[in-house]
Amino acid sequence: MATHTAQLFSITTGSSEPIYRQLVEQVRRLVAAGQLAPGDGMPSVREVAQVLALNPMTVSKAYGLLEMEGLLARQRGMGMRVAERAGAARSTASRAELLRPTLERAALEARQLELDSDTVLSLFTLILKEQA
Amino acid sequence: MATHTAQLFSITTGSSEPIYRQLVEQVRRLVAAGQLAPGDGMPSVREVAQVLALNPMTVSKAYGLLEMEGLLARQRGMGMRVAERAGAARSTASRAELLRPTLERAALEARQLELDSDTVLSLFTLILKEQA
Amino acid sequence: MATHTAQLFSITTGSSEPIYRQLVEQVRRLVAAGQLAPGDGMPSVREVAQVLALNPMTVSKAYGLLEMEGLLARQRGMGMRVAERAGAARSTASRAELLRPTLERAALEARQLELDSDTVLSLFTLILKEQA
Amino acid sequence: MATHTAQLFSITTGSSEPIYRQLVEQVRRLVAAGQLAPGDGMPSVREVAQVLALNPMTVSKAYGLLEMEGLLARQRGMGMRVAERAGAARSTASRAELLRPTLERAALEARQLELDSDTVLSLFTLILKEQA
DNA sequence: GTGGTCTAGACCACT
DNA sequence: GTGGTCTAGACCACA
Repeated sequence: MATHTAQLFSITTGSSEPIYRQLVEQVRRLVAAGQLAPGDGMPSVREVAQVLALNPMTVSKAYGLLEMEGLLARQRGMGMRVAERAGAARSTASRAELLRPTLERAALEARQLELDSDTVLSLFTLILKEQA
Repeated sequence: MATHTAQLFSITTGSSEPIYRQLVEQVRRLVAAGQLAPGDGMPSVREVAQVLALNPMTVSKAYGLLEMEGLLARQRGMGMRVAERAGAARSTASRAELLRPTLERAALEARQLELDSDTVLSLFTLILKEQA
Repeated sequence: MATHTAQLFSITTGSSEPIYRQLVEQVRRLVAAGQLAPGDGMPSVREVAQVLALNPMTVSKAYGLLEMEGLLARQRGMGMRVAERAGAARSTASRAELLRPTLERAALEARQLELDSDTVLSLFTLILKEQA
Repeated sequence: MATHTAQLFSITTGSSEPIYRQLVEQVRRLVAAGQLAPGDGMPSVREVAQVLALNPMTVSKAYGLLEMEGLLARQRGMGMRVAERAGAARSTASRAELLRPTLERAALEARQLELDSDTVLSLFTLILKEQA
């Protein structure tokens, strides 16, 4: 099951977005969506590091930040779990707001590429289906 | 017109995306869209730096990379211009491809937030109209 | 009485000070003060673990270190007792020296907070009375 | 001046208190006391690391945490400075509260050592004078 | 087994 | 020059 959770992560090493931050943001989204529920055990630092071919310290940094944020809780010697006070899955509207910044960036790029809304929406629809 | 061009740029200092790369990618998009056509003069390093409140060296670095890439050409004593061989505005399909990575990222985040396509497309449509 | 002894301990799980070391140092102080006299029986590992909600191995580690140090002695099948050669209660001056490092740390912090001696001593006096 | 600031730090490598946390807490105290005022430049990571014989990453971790806390602000390429919104020097009473946890610990240890208040206060007074 | 801390050293982004 | 990120590898505390 821990292995399963580790598989949820998808990092892009080529991005300028630091790896540890990609991890932090993905955990935030998974918790917001309820895919990671309060009390769930997180995969170990070493396991995530191995699955994603990262240095354990990079994963540890992400976990540490999430702990400071109150989203994860440490169980001494027994790994991390999703904090009870992490809040249950949020409403659809609330989760949609978390997606807004990325969509705004996409809209900005579309405008700079002088692509009309129909073209952009068609392409986006296609991509959403591909991933489904 | 040079001033006008500088206004096309929109940088986010708080982002982890390096500023110089934000500039490079925006110029790429503006050239692909034809908003910057071969032969057009670019605003001076100093001007862009002042308008966007950046360090001139940051702007200079972006220009340097774009020159190496062949998109911009240096005219001694006369600033930079868009290179003749920069290629004319590309087709809509070609430009849409440049937008694909950003849309794929948005789709990934949407899936992690467990948002269905309809919700995401509605929000995106709204954002596209806001910016228009 | 064993139970009573376990109550003497006061550990802080949130501290960065390892739990086993908190235990070791408290036993050292209790022996120095004579509250634990040579020959006295120590509460069992299991009991301390239960009373303080700790993992028994943590308590066992502390006891092991104190045994190596010569402060505790193992009696096969009968738990641990304070070693005869643990030395009787020390003099006041000798015990005060054990407190010096903590007071020096407090003095350092006070200086960094730019608090004058009178303010610090007033607060400390207050705290000493509260605990009495 | 930067060098002078670095000299304000005093870390104990032998302690179980992590070095980066010792740094964080000292900066908090120095800011609370007004010895580090909003706008002041902090000594560079490398300088602190050299003066205290630490690894730069350790210092960097402390600075990073203080930035997240809002006490320090990064100036890209120009080092860190004390944040404007760090708040001016606090009142004496407010600063004294920051000292309370350490004094409470000292009082606990004193009680376990069965030292009476007079003895403890005498020793503390002595230590406060030594450091002055 | 778990996470935490630290070091040494590399490379990057920015001024 | 500044800080940021990452790796590799070591040792510690805890279960």
